[in-house]
Amino acid sequence: MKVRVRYAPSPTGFQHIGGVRTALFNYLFARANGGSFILRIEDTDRTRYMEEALQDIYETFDWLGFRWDEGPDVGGDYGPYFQSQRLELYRKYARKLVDSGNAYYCYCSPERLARIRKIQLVNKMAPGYDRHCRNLTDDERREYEEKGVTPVIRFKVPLEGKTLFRDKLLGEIETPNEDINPDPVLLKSDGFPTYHLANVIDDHFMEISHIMRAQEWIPSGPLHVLLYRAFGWEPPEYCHLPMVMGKDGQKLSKRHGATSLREFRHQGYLPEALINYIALLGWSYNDTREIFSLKELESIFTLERLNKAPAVFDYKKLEWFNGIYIRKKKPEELKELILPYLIEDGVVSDPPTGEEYRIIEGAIPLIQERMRRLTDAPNLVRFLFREIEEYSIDDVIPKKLDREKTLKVLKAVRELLIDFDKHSDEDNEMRFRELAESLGCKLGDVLMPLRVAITGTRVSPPLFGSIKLLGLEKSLRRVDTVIKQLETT
RNA sequence: GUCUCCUUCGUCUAGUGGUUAGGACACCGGGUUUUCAUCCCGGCAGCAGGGGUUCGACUCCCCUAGGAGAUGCCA
Repeated sequence: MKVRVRYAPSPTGFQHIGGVRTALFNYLFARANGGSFILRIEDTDRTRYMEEALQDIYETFDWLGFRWDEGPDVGGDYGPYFQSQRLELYRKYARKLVDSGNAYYCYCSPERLARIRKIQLVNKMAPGYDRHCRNLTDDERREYEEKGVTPVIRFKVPLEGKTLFRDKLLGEIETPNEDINPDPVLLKSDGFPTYHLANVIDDHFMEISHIMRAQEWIPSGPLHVLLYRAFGWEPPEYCHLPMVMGKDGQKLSKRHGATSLREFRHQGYLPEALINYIALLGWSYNDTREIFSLKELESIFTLERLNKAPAVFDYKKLEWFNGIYIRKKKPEELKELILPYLIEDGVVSDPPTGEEYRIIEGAIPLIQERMRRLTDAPNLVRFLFREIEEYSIDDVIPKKLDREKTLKVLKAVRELLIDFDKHSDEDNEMRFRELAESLGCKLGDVLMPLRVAITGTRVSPPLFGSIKLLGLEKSLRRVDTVIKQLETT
């Protein structure tokens, strides 16, 4: 059997971790088995539809770097891939179900539905449709029609018996039919199908071989199997993926932090890191290896290594992965990646001047291993482009020194600095080391006041490299500023 | 309420009857280092509980507890 899997998002919001993880597993499964990965847009809820959300689907996966073999934008032999363009199909098959006695017209108003629901809740009964219209007589039906009530079509869930479906991960799941959602709506009064109908029909006609979706869909599994049977079709294979949770064990949501891919992207995360981390949420390769490229995952992914239990999303670990991938970048690539952040922060002009480009390029090797996110860049290099607004004298003075001594150190340091450009880093280190010795203090205590003078903080990129990038003239001026401040305050 | 699924360090996980229960993140300590970071070394910490089955259970079965999801003219 040819493997054909799909990702079927509903364009009602931005692509989030959970959805992308589902998409990734489907994609990897297709690639690992020489199958096809299909994108289908489930835009049947026109009240929640967002044009932006549709664009977001394209942008997100383009950014992540995985493409579908069939979909609304690339075409394919099983289209159209927008459910809103397949309405006739759903209507036709909904009617077929009515004709075959597997579905019926329901004229109940939303108000009545809300009313019975309320009563059920008050009486601690299971909420659900009371099947009021299931056995309407022809006369009753005609009466509703004459009143102009537009009906919905509901599925006739068998009152007895049980339905069994097999899940690749979870095994057999058997459900008594009386526990299945009583007669769910298949076709809404606006003529659009509900998820259940459209999903089953499309998966059938698109010849989907495996349905991989989140475990929140398990309860509708039996219903879908019933639907396939009512149509006389063979259900595909099912595999319900473990869900992604927040720190508190609840379904991951905004209150846990970023959830949409566009947020992560804006916060300076790399697609490689996101993919790598997400792949390991509910799936593993072995007991040691955990760094994988998308390409590698494409060949090693297997359903057998899926985990059943839900996984908690760990922002810290994602950040760790991100640091790894930032360090793997070529300097040239990293430059392009951090540029937007430097511009956004106003650290450099838009577009950057040639001089700014030169400094950025020089700074990359200094900051690359210090970054965990692209957003770290502006803070790390700001001192190279902007004057230090304010010095903290506490920062200038090393713990073991006092103001007097620091002043003395800094003045001596300034003398050495004048010839800084004439020496190699090794020479300079030697010179400062000798100075430290002659002043009776440690190298660190000699360089710290200088570091703060140059960069404005005690934590900075390597000092010598920073001085070179900043230029000797500016460096000396900053040292002078600090010396003056030490003398006057 | 009802139904379903799940349960190994704080978190992600390896483990498929016999292991000192392994790795990673986080955290803590140490080393390298001009700060920080990187890198290296070390440490902390776990089989939810109770019954079985078995010579022997993290591994198999049952129960309990806990967690989650579903219960829509949303997907």
